[in-house]
Amino acid sequence: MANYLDELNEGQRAAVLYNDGPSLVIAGAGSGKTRVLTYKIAYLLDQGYKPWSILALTFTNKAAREMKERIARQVGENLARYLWMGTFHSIFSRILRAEADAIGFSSNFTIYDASDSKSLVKSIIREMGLDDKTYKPGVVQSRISQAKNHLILPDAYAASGELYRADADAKMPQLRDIYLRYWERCRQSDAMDFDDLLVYTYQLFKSHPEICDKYATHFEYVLVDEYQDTNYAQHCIVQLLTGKHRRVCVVGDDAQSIYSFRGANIDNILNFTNLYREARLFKLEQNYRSTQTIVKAANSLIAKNREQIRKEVFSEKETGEPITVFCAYSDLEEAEIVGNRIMQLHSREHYGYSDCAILYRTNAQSRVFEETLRKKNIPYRIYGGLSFYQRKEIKDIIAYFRLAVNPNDEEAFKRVLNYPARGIGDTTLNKLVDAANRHKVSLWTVVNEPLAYGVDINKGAHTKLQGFRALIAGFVEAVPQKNAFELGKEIVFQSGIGREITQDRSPENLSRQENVEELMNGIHDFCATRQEEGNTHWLLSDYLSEVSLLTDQDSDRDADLPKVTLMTIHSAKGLEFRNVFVVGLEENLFPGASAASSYKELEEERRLFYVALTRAEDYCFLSYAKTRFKYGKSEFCTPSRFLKDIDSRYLNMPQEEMLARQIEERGERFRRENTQRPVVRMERDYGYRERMVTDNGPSMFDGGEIPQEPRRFVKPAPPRNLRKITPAVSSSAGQASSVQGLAVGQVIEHERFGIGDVINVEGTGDNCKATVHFRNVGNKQLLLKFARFKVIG
DNA sequence: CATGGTACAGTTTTT
DNA sequence: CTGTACCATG
Repeated sequence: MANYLDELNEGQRAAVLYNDGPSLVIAGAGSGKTRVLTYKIAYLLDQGYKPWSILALTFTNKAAREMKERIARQVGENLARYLWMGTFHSIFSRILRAEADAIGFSSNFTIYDASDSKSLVKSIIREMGLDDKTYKPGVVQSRISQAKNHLILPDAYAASGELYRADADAKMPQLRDIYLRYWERCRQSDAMDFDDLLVYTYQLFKSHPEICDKYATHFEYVLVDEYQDTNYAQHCIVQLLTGKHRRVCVVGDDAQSIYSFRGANIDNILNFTNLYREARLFKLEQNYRSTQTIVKAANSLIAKNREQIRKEVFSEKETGEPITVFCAYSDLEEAEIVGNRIMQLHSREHYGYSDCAILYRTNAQSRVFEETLRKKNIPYRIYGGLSFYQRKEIKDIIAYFRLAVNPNDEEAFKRVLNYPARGIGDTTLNKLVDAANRHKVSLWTVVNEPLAYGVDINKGAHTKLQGFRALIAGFVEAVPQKNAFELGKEIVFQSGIGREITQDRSPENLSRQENVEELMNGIHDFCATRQEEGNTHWLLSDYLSEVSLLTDQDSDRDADLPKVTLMTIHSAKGLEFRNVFVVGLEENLFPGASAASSYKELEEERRLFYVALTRAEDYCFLSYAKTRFKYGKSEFCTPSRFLKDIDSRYLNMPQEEMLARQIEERGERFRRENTQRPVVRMERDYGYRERMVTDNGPSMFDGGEIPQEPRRFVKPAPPRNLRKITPAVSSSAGQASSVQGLAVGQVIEHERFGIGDVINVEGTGDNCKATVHFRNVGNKQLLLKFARFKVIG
């Protein structure tokens, strides 16, 4: 039966087989952690656990999706689809929506993203008449977030002398008042921020033992990935869920804990065995990813940290080349060297571009590399930066969606009250906010009966306000009646946003149109997919509850095209590349200026460097520059102290003597060639960074020809030509595929999912469902009645 | 109430 | 050098 167990080494197998009690798996970098998790779940299923009784928590949607796919390949989609697998936030929001009544929320509550909560904090600071130079919204927000991560609610916060003293020392004695107000405002708005999803889950379980019991009983086995990144709240919830049956397995690597600045608590993993005394500890120490040199170099680095679980990661791969360190005269030359080296790897050693990654500490560093790679005609892809969902036009539309689903959503309300301009300015808004605060109700409540709440406004403002009210009320009513796509389209046009961005043909507007179409395509896909799967949750509310927890990382378009990857080290965690360039190894950059002061932060930076090194399979290169442009002017830099933390046996350092001369020469050359800064100015990129448009499908803004010269090294547009914007849910099954007798083994081409193999068919007639494994997107269930595809083999 | 000017600050960020 | 935030003006 379980022949997959043969594919595991001894340690991995032991971790998979032990299921009688709590276990902690310390998984060194590249040691097959995901493999253990997936096989463990497969094994549990073999042992008779029902899929819905297994809960697996991850930190990213991507990780959850990938794991689910791997399990599906192992045990079949029919079992895998019932697993509870997802991020803490998505699983808990699901539970919270189901149990919303118990904590005084509606099941359609909004999820505030970081910028929503920041803006709410900001308005509260203003309303309280505090100075936002002293009370910096960002700082206040992070204090509140920290409190929540430690499950300290406003009452407890206010009662704590310790916290009060700390705040007073930071000249923010009123922080506790801000916290309380923030808390109440969220409740009035029927909204939760990311931290609240954890806090309220904890509160729900704590104050309703019977509900806690229900879930604790339901989840017979709980697994947690990346345990080193959990915060206190998450840790406590896991405890509540597993306290009784104690079948819990947490997997992580303390050496890769790099998110403590966001509340991740490394002690959770260090103390796990204290909390679960009978827990068994498994260590995975064989690295299957990197050469021996890279692994040893990384070990020698991390050994400089004091706080850690000792382990000896080893590799049995070839010795490999030493890690080469480049010293560049300037940041420009650094990019030049890296670019040349990538070209060499490509032409001389036949590595694909996608085998190379450039990793940096801060996003700001990406610019020079971008310019250089473009000049050299090397295709690249940048991750990070502002995400699709944070673009203004997208946020605006989503704000309308949010209001339609939850009109009490204050942040959404404020965002669109006067966008597009309808002559309702700050004066009116302030009066509304004032009244709402006085009566402790939402803005929406006030707008519905301005007079009853004593809003003192003139007739003109009143009329405009009622116009807005009616607009939103119409959307609210339509939510349960239309599918997300239809209503979404309606909202875009009726709100006036459609007109707003089709008004003129400025490049900004064209790019906005593209983005909006992208969004609408996404909603269309959402509806169509649900329809094909026979899932009737295709309302706007369903869409929103899914999309508010999505990030850009999740839309992995054209990941298949060969491009050099540029990203921060943080976002590289969990990934691997044949060749890795870690750049900008300079003091005050890596480690960053503020990290140098405390040893805890310095150790975290060192772990970050460890993560960077261990991403590499074959070659790892490090580089630093002697000068760097920062805030407009050139600054001198010294090499990072981390370079000395790596055992020099594994390094290929630039020769010091040579160095002086080379620097001289190169410096000369560079001064000559680049008397002025960037020769080629990047044309401003208004669009989504990775989206390279050549698609000329019909536009929802009938505007027609959108001039699109194919941009540099662009992908030749994915096979989207099939797509049309048509109502996703059609009343009849009319245009669905005519295929009746679809059989296992056939190959089909689906309109959106591409090519896939039919691996199962069940049901007959209208209820006939097929499971198809698509080569690009994994397994999908298709309701044949609706699915659009053709049989190709 | 919208627009354009100046002033100012500037890590990392799975959700 | 950026992007954003706030204030003065039409």
